Amino acid sequence: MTKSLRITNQRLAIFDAVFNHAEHFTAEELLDVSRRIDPLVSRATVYRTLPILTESGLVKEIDIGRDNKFYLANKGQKTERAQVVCLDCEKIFEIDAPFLEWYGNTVSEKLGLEPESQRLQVHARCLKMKDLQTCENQEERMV
Amino acid sequence: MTKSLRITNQRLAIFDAVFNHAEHFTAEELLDVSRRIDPLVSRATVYRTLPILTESGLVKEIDIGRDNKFYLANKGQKTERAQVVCLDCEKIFEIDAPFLEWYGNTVSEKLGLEPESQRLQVHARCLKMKDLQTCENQEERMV
DNA sequence: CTGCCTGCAAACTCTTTGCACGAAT
DNA sequence: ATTCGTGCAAAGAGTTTGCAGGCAG
Repeated sequence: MTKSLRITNQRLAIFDAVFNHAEHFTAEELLDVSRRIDPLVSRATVYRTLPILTESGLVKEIDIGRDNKFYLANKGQKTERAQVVCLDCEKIFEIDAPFLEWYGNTVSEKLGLEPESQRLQVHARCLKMKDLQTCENQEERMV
Repeated sequence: MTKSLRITNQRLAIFDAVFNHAEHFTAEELLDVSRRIDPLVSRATVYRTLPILTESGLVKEIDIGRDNKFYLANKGQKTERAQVVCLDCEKIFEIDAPFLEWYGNTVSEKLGLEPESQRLQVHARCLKMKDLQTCENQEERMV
């Protein structure tokens, strides 16, 4: 018996918000953007919808060690990706990391474990930010 | 002008708890262990001491995407390390990752960023756990 | 004696959940 | 009709903080 997922205006608004968004976003930011599409979207619905989206693979959950989680629409990018997090402008860059899965397999198997996912993150400083107190990435954050 | 750090019984208890512990631990677990050494240690003091320890490099903060952060005493291991997190027994393994810093440098510089730290994590399944409903790592967690 | 450190409890942030209502199939 | 979805507000977990008192230097 298949569990049916209903198509509601709220969910459509959330889907739209997710896939028309180029950057990483938090649950709260997603709520804001969804509400611009349909003001009836509630915080609870966003939080209840995000697990559906991540479990179905439509959205990737990204934890960079902040308090809140970030999410990113999965638009068919390569699966082996790393994040570079700028400590100054807070921007998250996604980059290809070709050897990531191979590495995980190699190391985990030594321990007798079956690898399931790999995560690679680099925290870095923005030189421009340091010199000029600003950088071009800073304003790209979702409002 | 140097800010002086005072040596108190609470801090000594927390230091002892940290460095006599082989595994990763959470703030709450550290509180428990510290209280066995000195029952007067309070939760607030643990939470206020942890940043001091991490900023001075005595303790490494490890975020594996759980709700709570983990910590690990820095006993002079190599700095290039990765974590393998078992999704079944919850154990965290620390492994050497020789190329980690090189990787971070290469990639971040392409973006015009100055790398500061690298983090590599592999989430994996324990085959033993799957078959036997238990595994030898399970009981090693700090009580 | 002075300033740092402490415990307590309240506050805070992000997220989850119980409930009764409402809508989709 | 039945099941699933929703909003609201309260609850929850983990962590931080204001305050008054206490102790180290």
